[in-house]
Amino acid sequence: MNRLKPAKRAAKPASGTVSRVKGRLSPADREKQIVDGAIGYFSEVGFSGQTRELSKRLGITQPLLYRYFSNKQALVDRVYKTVFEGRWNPAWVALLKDRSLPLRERLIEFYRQYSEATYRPDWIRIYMYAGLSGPVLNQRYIKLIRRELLPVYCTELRHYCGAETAAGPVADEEMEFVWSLHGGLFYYAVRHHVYKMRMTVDFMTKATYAIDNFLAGAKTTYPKLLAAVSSTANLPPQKSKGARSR
Amino acid sequence: MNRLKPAKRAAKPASGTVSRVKGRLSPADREKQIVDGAIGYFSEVGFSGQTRELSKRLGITQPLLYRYFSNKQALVDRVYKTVFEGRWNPAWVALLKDRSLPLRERLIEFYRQYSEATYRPDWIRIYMYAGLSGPVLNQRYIKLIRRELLPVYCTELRHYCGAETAAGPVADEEMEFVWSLHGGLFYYAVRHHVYKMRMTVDFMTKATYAIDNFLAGAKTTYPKLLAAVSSTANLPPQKSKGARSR
DNA sequence: CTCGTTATTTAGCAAGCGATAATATAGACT
DNA sequence: AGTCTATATTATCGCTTGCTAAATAACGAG
Repeated sequence: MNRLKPAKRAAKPASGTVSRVKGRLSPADREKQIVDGAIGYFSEVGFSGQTRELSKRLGITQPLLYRYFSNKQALVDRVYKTVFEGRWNPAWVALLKDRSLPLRERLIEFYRQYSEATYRPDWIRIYMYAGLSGPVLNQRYIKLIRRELLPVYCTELRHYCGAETAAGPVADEEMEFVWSLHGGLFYYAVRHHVYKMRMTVDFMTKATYAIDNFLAGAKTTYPKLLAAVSSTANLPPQKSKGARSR
Repeated sequence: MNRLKPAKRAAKPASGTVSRVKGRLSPADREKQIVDGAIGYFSEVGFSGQTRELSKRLGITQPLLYRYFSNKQALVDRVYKTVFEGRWNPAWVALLKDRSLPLRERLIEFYRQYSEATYRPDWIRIYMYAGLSGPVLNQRYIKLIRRELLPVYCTELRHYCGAETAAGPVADEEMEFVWSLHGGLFYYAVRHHVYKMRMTVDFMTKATYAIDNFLAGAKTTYPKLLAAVSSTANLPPQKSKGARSR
């Protein structure tokens, strides 16, 4: 019924008995158990979920939570940190840069790995809950993407389209162009894990078509975008030109 | 105190703006004021927002809410209904079907109108809050899109690609293909209104590039997809083939 | 002006929820 | 075993929150 971890204490191999773990846990194990449980619980009901209900799911009493986290917000912050900082893989940048593979194959492999890491119920739902309750964390994550991923993405796209003569810095319009693909795939995960739609086409099949379509179109569309951007880019130093959408 | 003829009840002289009227209101006006205020309030803080805070924003006392709505859930349901059922335009289907315009122009015009109606802070945020607290409403809305919009979308896309020989019913893969464009544009609104990102490229500029890229790619990709679908469609009656993505 | 209707407010309950202090007990060490 | 320390539980406080009943006051009709 209750499946608590065997929980060897601190740095001890302990004895072989595994079942029956009703007793005390080491602080490290208990803390991990609480965080893991909180990720599952809050991803389901949101961060307005109650500490009493969480503790019930964990099989512990509610005040015990406060021995490991000074208050509810501290636990919530820990959940954020664990989810958002624990699943980013720096190797993705290198993968996208690796020109020994065709760009198509790189993108397919990237989205295979990226979706495996982040297009999961807990990640997606906590990400949306976080965004709705305050934009700071999501902005930070998006800036990570914008800093690490998108410039590489765009540079490789320029190369793919034979448009390497383009000016150095990647323009906002280029990154927004790439967001169309990325957002379209992300939204698949939203429909799946937030709206809980039954998906009739599996993700990688969809992603492959989307990537193929994106690249096929980009061969002609991306150079046009680059031309349009470069023709208006160096006119006025005012970069507040095409600002808000509404 | 202020006006001589305050607002006759029932008959409704339509006092125009409802904002902050001090005296008694007719039930119809008060109810509208509450619903409008609730849309604004709940779209900001979510449906766990308190009725006391809402009433404070409305300039009324909290128990008054319960004269117009039997409980909080009834008010929430009313907010859902007002937002989701009040901004759908059946003319969009006709617009997409209108072959006197090039498909590109139809799509641009469609997204101009669609984004104007739904890519707004209250709509987007309430839509996400709704999805996280229970998928029923979002599933209903998505089924509306899937029933009304996507088949037309796909039919026009077949025509555009010169692939009208394709079998009658639109396949799931085709609709998922279109979702990539649609979701990519929707996610722009999520970044803007949920994550509150400062958007440096305005929506219609982005949408135009996305549509151009989508159509340019579709000329070659969509026929391939149709071929792949038709080759596997009539093999087994089991349609649970490419099911869940994970 | 008077009076009846009803929109609105005042006062308050009961359950829910985050958080704390006091108490109990499991488990390691001698 | 006996003891000591830290883990875990019991009991409870104070505030919040959805909701209700009774009192008040604004408006319209006669």
